[in-house]
Amino acid sequence: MKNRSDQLVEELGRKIITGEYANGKILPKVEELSEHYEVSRTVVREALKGLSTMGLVRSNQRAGTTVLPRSNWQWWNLDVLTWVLEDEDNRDFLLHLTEVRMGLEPMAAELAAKRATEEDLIKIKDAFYRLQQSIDDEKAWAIADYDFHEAILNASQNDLMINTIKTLRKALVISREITFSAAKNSGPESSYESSTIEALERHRLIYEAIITRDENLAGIKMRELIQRIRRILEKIYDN
Amino acid sequence: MKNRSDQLVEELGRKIITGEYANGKILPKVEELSEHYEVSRTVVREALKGLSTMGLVRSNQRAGTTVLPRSNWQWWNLDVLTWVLEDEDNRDFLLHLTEVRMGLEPMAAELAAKRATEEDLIKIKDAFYRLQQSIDDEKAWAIADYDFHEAILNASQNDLMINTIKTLRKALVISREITFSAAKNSGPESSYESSTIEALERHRLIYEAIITRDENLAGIKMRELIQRIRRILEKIYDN
DNA sequence: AATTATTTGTCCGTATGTATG
DNA sequence: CCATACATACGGACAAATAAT
Repeated sequence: MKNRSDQLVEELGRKIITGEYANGKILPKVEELSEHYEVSRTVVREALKGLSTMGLVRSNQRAGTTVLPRSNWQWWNLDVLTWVLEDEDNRDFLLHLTEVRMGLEPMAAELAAKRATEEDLIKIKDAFYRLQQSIDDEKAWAIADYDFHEAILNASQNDLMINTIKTLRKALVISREITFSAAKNSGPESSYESSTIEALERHRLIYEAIITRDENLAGIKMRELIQRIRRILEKIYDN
Repeated sequence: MKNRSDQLVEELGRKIITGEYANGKILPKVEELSEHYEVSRTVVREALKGLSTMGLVRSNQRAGTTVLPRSNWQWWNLDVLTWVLEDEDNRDFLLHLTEVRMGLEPMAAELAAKRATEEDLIKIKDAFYRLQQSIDDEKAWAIADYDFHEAILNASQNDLMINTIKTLRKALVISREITFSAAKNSGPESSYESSTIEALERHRLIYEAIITRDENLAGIKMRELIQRIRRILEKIYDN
C-alpha cells in the first residue's frame, strides 16, 4: 500500500463505506478527481478500477461513476472489511462477523475430525499440549491458542474454508484493536478467555473429539466455544 | 464486462487460475502485454490493478508483476469463483463450496427463526404455500423454492451472511450449468429434488421451526436438507 | 428521430521512482 | 555509486457511448 492509486482507493473507498458518497451518488468525474487529489488521470482510472473490482462503484460512459449499494460490495475483501469495521456506524457488523464464524468454524472442526492427516494431528496435539503448559502464561497461551485453531483449520483440507476463516480472523483482530485500547489485547483469542481453566477444558473436548474422529462432537464443542465468545462479546457491547 | 481492461482481466485471470501462469511466476512486462494483446499500456495497467485487487498478482517496481499463491486469492469474488469452477482441474472445489454452504445456511435459518419480522414471515409463508401448490409443476416449484430460501436468508438480518450465501448460490448455479447440459436444469434447486414429496416435507419442517421461532430446530432441519443435497451431489460426481 | 454535449474509454510519448546487480 | 530494468506517473489527444435536447 504505497503507490498513489492505492492511496486513492483507500480515500475514496472509506468515503463510500461511511456513506459520505452514498448509494447511487455519482462520483466527481475523472478530471475533477485528478485535479482535487493532485494525481494524474491514469492514477484516478486505476483507483476506479480497483474500487469497481471491490464492488463499490460502476463506471458508465457519459453517465459517470456511481456508487453501488451495499449488496454489491465485496465484503470478504480485507480492505472493505477493515473500513466497515472502522466505521463508527457499523459497529454491530462485528456481531454479524461472529455469526458467520459460528457457522463456519464448527464445520471446519467437523471436517478436521473427518480428514486430518497424521501430520495434521501431530500439529493439533502439539498445540494442545502447549495450551496445557501455558495456563499461567498469557502470552504463550495466546500463541498456542492461535496455533491450535490454525492447525484444526488447516486439517479441514478445504481451501475455501481455510481462506475465509483466516480472513474472518484477521478482521476480528482488527476490530479488537479498535475496541480495546492497544495495551489490553495480547493475542488473538486471549482477551476472550476470562477463565483460562474453563477455556482449556473446552479446548480439550474439541481436541479429543478430533483425534477420536468424532465429527459431530467436534462440531458441537467448537460451536459451544464460539457461542461463549459471542456471549462475552455481547456483554461488552451492551455496556 | 465489455471494455478492454475487463477483457484482459478475464484472459489473464483465467490463465492464472488454470496454472498457465503459475504461482510465483513473473508476468510479461507491461509493454509486452500491451503489445501482445494489442491494447494500450493504460489498459494493461488497469487490468493489473483489477487482478491485484482480486489477490491474483502483486506488482513491484523493477521486479515485475508476480502471480500470488492460491491462499491470497479473493475466493468470494464472483469472477474468481467462476473461473475456478470452470477449470477442469478444480472440480472437487464444488464439494468445498457445498461444505461452506452447510456451515452457513443452517446458521442463516437459525438467525431467521430468531429475528424474522412479520413481513419476513409473510414472505416465507407465501413461498411455502406456493411450494405446496407446485408439487406437480417443476418450474413453479423451482421458483417457489428459490423464493423460500431467499426469504429465509433475508430474514437473518445479517448483511454479510446474506451476501455470502447469495454469492455461493450463484456459484452453484454456474457449476450446475457446467455439469449438466443446459437442457436439464430448470431452476436453482430443482435438479436436486428427485422426490418432490420428500423435499416438501423437509421444507415444511424448516418452515414450522421458523414460524414457531425454534432456532435450534430450524438449523438442524436446514442442515439435513443440505446434507441430502450433498449426498446427491456426491453420487453424481462419483460416477 | 437526429444532433449535441458530456463523460468514460483508449492511445501513446515522455518522465520519474525504485530496487537490483 | 552507477547502470539497468521495470513499474509508476504524467498529460494531451482522440474514440466511443449515451443522456439530454
